[in-house]
Amino acid sequence: MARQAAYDRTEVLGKALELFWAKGYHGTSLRDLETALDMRPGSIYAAFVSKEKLFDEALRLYAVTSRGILKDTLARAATPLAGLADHIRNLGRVKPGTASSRACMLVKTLLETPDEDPVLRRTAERLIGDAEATFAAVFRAAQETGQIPTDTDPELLASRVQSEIFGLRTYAQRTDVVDRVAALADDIARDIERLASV
Amino acid sequence: MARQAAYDRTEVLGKALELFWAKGYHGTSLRDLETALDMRPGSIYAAFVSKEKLFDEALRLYAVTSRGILKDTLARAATPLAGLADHIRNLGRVKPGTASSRACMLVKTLLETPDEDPVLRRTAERLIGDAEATFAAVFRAAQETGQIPTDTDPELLASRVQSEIFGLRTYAQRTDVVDRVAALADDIARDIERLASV
DNA sequence: GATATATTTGAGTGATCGTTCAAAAATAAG
DNA sequence: CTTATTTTTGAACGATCACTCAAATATATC
Repeated sequence: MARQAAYDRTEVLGKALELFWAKGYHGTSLRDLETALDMRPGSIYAAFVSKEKLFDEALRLYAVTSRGILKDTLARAATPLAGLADHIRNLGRVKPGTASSRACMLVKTLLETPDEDPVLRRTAERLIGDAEATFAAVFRAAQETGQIPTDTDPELLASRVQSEIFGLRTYAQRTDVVDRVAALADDIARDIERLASV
Repeated sequence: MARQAAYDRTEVLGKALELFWAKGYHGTSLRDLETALDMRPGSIYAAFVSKEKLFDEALRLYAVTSRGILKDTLARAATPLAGLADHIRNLGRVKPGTASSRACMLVKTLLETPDEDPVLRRTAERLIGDAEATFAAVFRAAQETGQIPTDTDPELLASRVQSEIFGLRTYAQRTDVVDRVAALADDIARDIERLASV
């Protein structure tokens, strides 16, 4: 006994994400969103409450998707370390003009958001922390399989990888650096592989 | 035969830089600037033409200052590689709530700016390129003094260091990671020192 | 087909955006 | 002191901002 929404929520969120990712939170206006989502202001607000909440939800979608990509690569790899190295080499395969040439959306949000922001900054920091925890788990797995020494610190290794990825993907947002990014990714991947105790 | 301006241009630019760095280009309004600079709109526009040009000039001031800090550290160090390592350890000495806990302003601008932006993005990319050229020069100097092998690629090493710094400083913008940042910086610095051929 | 419920529309809200400009104020030179 | 030149002021501009809401529209259920 009611009308059903004309849109698929995840699909709409994907479009919002694309726009926010490209133009940033402040750089994206509601008029931009109306066009990209093909929705009128009333519908957008009925569905997502506010621009901020819409961004927040899009950011979470981004994190879920990114985590999925990492997990897939890890699952396909022979060892945890090899999976991580593969993941980084994949990040180095940049196609100009596509999402692959854009810095991490979490980083963009971290940098665009004031320290005190009670919503977007908190979400971004939490999701970044989640990602780092995943990396730490990978290194712990590598310890358990004897791939790396047990006297290494999985948390420190995780923050190092996190930082390397921050740098790599930020570097990738520069124009005309495609080859450089691939070489950089390979460099980083090799360093990770070298962690393996022979 | 005229009135003289009541402000010191560089001082004013420093205040604008501080604000833009903290809040971003889009996140900073002219009313914010009027307060921070203690100038009325007419004076601001007479002096800097537009918000965009003011940001552009503040960004250049940032780059000059940053380069100065790097050069100073390099000049004080025993070798090029040691200077670079010192510089990175300095970047790791983060004081929460101060500029040291903020990501690189050039990176922030790179990420906030659309690919096609004809002014701010271009300036940011050019200044980033300049920084990388400085790093390359350091590695070339290290080669000439025999500190690192001549079969290494100074440009590739420079982009790696650039990327590491991007990552480190972005990481430092997270809250409650002070110790982690210092450990991370030390890690990176040690890797650079390890490049030295015995 | 009538009813109840949910969604969509789009004109309109007040606030704030970056920017302008004529008038007022200040000062160096004669 | 007068004059010429420059800077500063701050009210006001049109445009755009995020957002609201009453009316129109659509549909599941009976």
